[in-house]
Amino acid sequence: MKEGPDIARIASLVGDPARANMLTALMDGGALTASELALEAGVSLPTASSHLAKLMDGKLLTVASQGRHRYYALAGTEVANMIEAISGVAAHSGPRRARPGPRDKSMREARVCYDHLAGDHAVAMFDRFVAEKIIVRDDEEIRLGPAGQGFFAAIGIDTSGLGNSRRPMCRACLDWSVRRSHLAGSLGTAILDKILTEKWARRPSGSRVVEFTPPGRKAFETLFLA
Amino acid sequence: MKEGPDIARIASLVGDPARANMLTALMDGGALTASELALEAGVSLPTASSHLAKLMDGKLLTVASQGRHRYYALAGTEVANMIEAISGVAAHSGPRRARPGPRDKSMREARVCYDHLAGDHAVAMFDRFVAEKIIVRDDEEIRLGPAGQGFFAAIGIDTSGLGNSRRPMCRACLDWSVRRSHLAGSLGTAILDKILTEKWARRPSGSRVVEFTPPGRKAFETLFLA
DNA sequence: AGAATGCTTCGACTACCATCGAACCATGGA
DNA sequence: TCCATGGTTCGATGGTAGTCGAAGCATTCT
Repeated sequence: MKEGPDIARIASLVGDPARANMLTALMDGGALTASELALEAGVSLPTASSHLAKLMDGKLLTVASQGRHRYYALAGTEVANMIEAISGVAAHSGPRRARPGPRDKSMREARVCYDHLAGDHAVAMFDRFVAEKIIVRDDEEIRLGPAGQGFFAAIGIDTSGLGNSRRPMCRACLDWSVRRSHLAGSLGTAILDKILTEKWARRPSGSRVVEFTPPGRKAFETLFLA
Repeated sequence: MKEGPDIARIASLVGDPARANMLTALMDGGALTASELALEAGVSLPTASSHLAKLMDGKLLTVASQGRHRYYALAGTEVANMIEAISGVAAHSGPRRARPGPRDKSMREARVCYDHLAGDHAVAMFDRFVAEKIIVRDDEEIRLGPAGQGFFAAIGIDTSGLGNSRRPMCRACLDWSVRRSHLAGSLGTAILDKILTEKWARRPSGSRVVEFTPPGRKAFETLFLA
């Protein structure tokens, strides 16, 4: 009667509604903070924290501390595969409700990641910065490249003023919709500020979405993606 | 926040130790009575009955009344597949039982996964099929490869007769002991049937273990692993 | 340094559910 | 018809786990 791995332990972790909501929210391979997951699960922050600790204990999640945020993500494809298998059974058991929601799409395109831009646009911008040696990756660290200071000065961002704090100017941040890096740090913040003060985009309140205006998108593309 | 199928409901069904024991006891594809399952799960008959009702309600089990006995069995391959997936995660997370007892060892070598072969032998066979292009992986789907039809015809398995149902002929199933795929689907079932009808192996009753006879192992190896 | 934000820990409360004994149905055999 | 056996239902009990408010760390921004 006791044979094989302890499947009840794992299944009961997934078996709580709050935890199940958290896990499904992470099924896109992205990483979310504890607060975001609390909101997603519809529970208070303490409750969410308790659940997250349990999921960590069961090795279903990994966590990455970035500043005062803690980004939780699925521990691996095997976990995702399991959730998928459970969903398959659940779809047969109960009525599934479908809701495509336009919100997801615009989230992937451009959104705020705490204090900088994330999503497709941000990743594309980062790639171009690296290609043009505006910034350079050096091992795990990234720095302003030879072409950097001039480039940002030309668009009104004074990079010399960004380096004096203890906060790093450039930092790589993992994007959850695309699974690649984008630019964080004080320079990332400065760029987002630029986008918003120039009114190239606006932020619908209560959401992370960044909505570009048509001319704003054009300006952004010629400036950062040309 | 509530979207998609109700995965928590299904997972919580598996999340109870008694129910989990029942389900694993049925993983060999057989059918057991309520009393047998009560014994297997280590609970009283009333308790077992209550659990069985819940599993039925969740459509994880089917029941067949024969006389005054009621035979319970897994509802289908999808349920078996889910249990395997959970086992895979649990094997990495769990307290890794101290030493892999003798029973575990033969389980890892060859066992039944609902209706097809699993374990080291099955994974090795799958690898060889892929190497020889007997089957091909295409994205996430797998299909019969160019060398497939001829190969199976030569050993007395008519693949043309396997594709007409709604059930896929080839499906990858993740092995929990090894971390790799093995072959499921109606072709997987046909191969297991072949092994058993040829008496290359026998199945000790009340267990998922598949015990190869010495000549049977040799036949299996020359045929499938050569 | 001080304030603010993100997150975790602690303690108390509550609700749910697994559990079993006893009684209750159903089938099969004398 | 009367028992015997396999299962289910009922009622009461107990343990466990989810829940949140308040307080405690940690980090960052001013």
